[in-house]
Amino acid sequence: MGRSPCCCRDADVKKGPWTEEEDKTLVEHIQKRGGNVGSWRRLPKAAGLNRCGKSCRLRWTNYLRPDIKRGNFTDEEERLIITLHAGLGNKWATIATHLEGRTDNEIKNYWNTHIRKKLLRMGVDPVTHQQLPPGQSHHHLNATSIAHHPGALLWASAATSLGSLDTGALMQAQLLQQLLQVIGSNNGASGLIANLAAANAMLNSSGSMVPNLLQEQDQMNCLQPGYLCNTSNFAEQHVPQQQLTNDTSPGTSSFAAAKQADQLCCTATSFASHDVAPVGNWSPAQEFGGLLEPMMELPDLCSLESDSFWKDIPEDSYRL
DNA sequence: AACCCCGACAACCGCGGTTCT
DNA sequence: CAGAACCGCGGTTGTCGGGGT
Repeated sequence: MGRSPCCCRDADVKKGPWTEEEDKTLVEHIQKRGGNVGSWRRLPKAAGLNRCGKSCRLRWTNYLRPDIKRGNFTDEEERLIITLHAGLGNKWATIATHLEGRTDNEIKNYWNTHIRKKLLRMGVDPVTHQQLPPGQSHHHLNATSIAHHPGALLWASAATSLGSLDTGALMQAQLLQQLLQVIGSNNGASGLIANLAAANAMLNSSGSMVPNLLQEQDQMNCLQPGYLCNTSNFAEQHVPQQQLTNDTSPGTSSFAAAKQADQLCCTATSFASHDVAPVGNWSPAQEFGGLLEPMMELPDLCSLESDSFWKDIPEDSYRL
């Protein structure tokens, strides 16, 4: 694989901002050729421009192209960028293909100057879209669980998009997500039972409406969340206490999951009293994480700027 | 009025990948 | 098949304008 010497190294090739005259020359030249540039390398000479081909290409693709949409990004575009970035990372060119009339450079700039900062203010890592560790976070939400786990921001966005949820409902959504991760991280049936009991306790204590949302998602069918949420007092009815205690002893595969389930219960309880304590570190379970992902309907995602969810977060939560 | 700081965005630079010879 | 030529991408820098002091 070779690499050509860059014509931009030529001492007499102009750099810096383009003038109107140069823009006009470039546009006319390309239009004269019916929009077919051919070789960018040869274009400057053919067009009579004292610029390097690369500079011409950039000027055309990022600014002069007739199909470029100018102006501010809409809320919908912003949502789309965030969602795509969560899945694609810094693949600006790929992201740009999903936003008509926007260039990769424009999106990249918008990300770095607007979205990235917003996410940081909310304590969300703009690279991983995960909650920043304490100390690196720019805020101290009392509802720590909102953004304590992988995909938390998107989850919150998705939840908000499904209705006018308050932050409490979003915290419940997060708790449920955690529960799913706990269940998914454990292969033992007895651990699952323990976690189901925990789920029941959690849902009872929070009076969650989240399961109703989940029931509508086809992707969740295999998990049958309705079973979780509609069965009252699951532990008492279905789980022999002895089995729970026997199978969740320290050292067993179920123990860690049971412990996490316990933490969930604690969180759910304190949650009900609006005093949410951070819970432990969770290992994301790919299977259930995958189940949750399809919930996001892109056009409905909330805006970081204008949606009520972000406004609902107490202002002092952002302060350092 | 002058200076400084900062945000926004255009433009540059270097590299990797693909195509051409 | 190797190397040159070229394109496109992503990170970074430069420039400019507005606001604050």
